[in-house]
Amino acid sequence: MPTIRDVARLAGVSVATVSRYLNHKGYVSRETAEKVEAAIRALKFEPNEVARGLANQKLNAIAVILPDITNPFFPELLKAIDEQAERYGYNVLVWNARSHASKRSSYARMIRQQYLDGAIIAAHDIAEDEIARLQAEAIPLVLVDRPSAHGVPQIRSRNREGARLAVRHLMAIGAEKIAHLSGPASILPAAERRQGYLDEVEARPWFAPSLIVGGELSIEGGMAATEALLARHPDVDAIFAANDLMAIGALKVLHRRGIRVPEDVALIGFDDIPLAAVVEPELSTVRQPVDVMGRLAVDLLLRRSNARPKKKHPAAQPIERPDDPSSAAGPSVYELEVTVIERASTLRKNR
Amino acid sequence: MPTIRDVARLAGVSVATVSRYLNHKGYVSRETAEKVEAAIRALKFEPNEVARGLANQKLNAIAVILPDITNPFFPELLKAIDEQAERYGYNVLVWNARSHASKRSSYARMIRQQYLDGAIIAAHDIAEDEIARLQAEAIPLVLVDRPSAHGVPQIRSRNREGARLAVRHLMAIGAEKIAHLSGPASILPAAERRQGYLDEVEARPWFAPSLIVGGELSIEGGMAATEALLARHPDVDAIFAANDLMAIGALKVLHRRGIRVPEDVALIGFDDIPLAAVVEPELSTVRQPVDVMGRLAVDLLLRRSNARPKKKHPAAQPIERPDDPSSAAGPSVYELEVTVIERASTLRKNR
DNA sequence: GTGAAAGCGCTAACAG
DNA sequence: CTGTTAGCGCTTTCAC
Repeated sequence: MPTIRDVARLAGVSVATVSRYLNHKGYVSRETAEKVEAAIRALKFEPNEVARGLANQKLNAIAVILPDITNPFFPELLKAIDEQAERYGYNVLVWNARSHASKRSSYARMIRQQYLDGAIIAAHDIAEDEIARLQAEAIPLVLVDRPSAHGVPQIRSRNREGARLAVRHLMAIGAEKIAHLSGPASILPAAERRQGYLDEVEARPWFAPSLIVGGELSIEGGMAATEALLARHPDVDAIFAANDLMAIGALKVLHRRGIRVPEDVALIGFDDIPLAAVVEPELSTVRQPVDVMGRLAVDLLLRRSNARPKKKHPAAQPIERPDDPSSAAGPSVYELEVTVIERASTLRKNR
Repeated sequence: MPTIRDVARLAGVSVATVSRYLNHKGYVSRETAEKVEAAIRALKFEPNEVARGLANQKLNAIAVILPDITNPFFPELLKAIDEQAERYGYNVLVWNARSHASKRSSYARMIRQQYLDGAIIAAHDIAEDEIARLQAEAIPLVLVDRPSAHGVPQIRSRNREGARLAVRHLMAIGAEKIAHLSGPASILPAAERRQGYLDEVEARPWFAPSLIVGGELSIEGGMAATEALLARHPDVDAIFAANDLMAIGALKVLHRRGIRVPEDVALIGFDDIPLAAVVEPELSTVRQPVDVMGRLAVDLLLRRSNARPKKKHPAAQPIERPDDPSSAAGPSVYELEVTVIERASTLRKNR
């Protein structure tokens, strides 16, 4: 493996010159640039990222901390993050919140030890104090879909508004008794969606608190919640689930019971994971712009850590601006728009 | 950030001694060990991984190259790999085959530049010559579910045998005309599954080559293939799909056409992705032991690169032995057993 | 047992 | 514009 030293020797210049050439820093005459170029090609020189990392105290890599990679929402997010990081020439380390954390050592420690540029945290199961510590150590951070007390930049969807849209959509197609399968109150997006549901239905004559049934944000959670719901309210004619996985669980239970969707019960979820378009009937849902969320997360993170997109890839699309680029420092919470996706599970059944 | 130097100074010893202590190499007297320990604690010293990487010419990290993280099979695999890597104290870099490759630079180059310990390749869309190059440069490699000419260690399932099991299962429940939705011939597992299907049905009186319909290994591919199949053979009573995604596509089309599963057409897939248990009816399938595949991949890779599980985690489960631990060097192909999972889509319909 | 010193490969003042 | 040189933080001979 040739080093910068070999290149310098062959080109008849100093290592400093080669380094300058490599990093487009400082001046290098046309003439010497060519000699260096030739030497690099001749030796098939490849700059060593680890050595650069040591010298620069940064490795051009970020960590992404996810709660559960097998939940279909996260691979989508990860993909978007990865593609954007790639544009900046950054590497992405994927950490599973549950297996890593506490176990090996704290995230802060791992990030420092490896000279990472920061972390994108999408895990709701990371304790607030762990975040506080990262924040305290001035480690660049961006939170996706999870809140934090300290002004850490956050990216999220308009969950409350989305929930309202979903409920209104159900009403628009004629639903007259709408239930909600809600996620754990400790998970902010779930709480917001629940609130959005309440905003729309609380004043209705048919509303009863027991129309809200809690459960895990998973298929199993949705199944259990639906069972409970049907026991209490066999006459619901529409369900708004806190996320698509729960909605799919509901679908399964309804199906088993011989309850037709959407004829007997209309159903809508939240997220628009790929699965939503796969189940039968296809699931209506509230779409989160996961690709935008991923891109934005990377942009915010790397902007904070002073990175710039590499000039090396002129083909790369221009980096999309965040929703609100007005203030230079940037707001600390980015709320992204959501949209209702109408599919078969809410095909209008009246009229 | 305190360095090893600070620790040495505080402990009144040399950096060499601290280093020895840290790595359990060479002798350190009980006495000095304690002084060093105290200093480390006092300073909250954390060894810098990048500096170690430079000095050791290795960073204790591996790359995992996947074709498409949004295909549900891969997050499962990634999870298993990640958990095992964690046990060794290794980091995992996730690379998307399509976005990275050729674009930035070759994998070989990226791996060398970053002092990675090797790569697990699960991407069928990486050209053979790219693998040859990695191999030529002596970069430790393990292939999952994809073949290679040069004796690179490979992990795969008994695809052919699994296909035979699937077909036999269909026959056992009374199927009398079984079709196959096959994946691209260029993807080895797909070709093997197709061959397994042929093994079982070729000699049957009802068999016709047109019962095999090719397509992409995706939901859309399965849908298209099923349409084509039904046009040619409206009377099939069972379908074996090359993977679960295709089977789910088939399910959708059958559903739309009002063809009941399993009453009119029985259906079985391959892989056992989580989705299989979610669709309605639940999908029978041939299960690949994805968790074993992931663990084994890491074991093989790190064994090759001379790593040992960290002693730091006595709690970690013992590393599972590969199927065939007989030869020290290890065979180059590990074929894992598969099993038929019977679910509703092949509930016996005769009798 | 322990320390001095020479790297690992690259960056960044600071002279010239 | 270019070269010298001192690091970045840790590992590893090789003496003592």
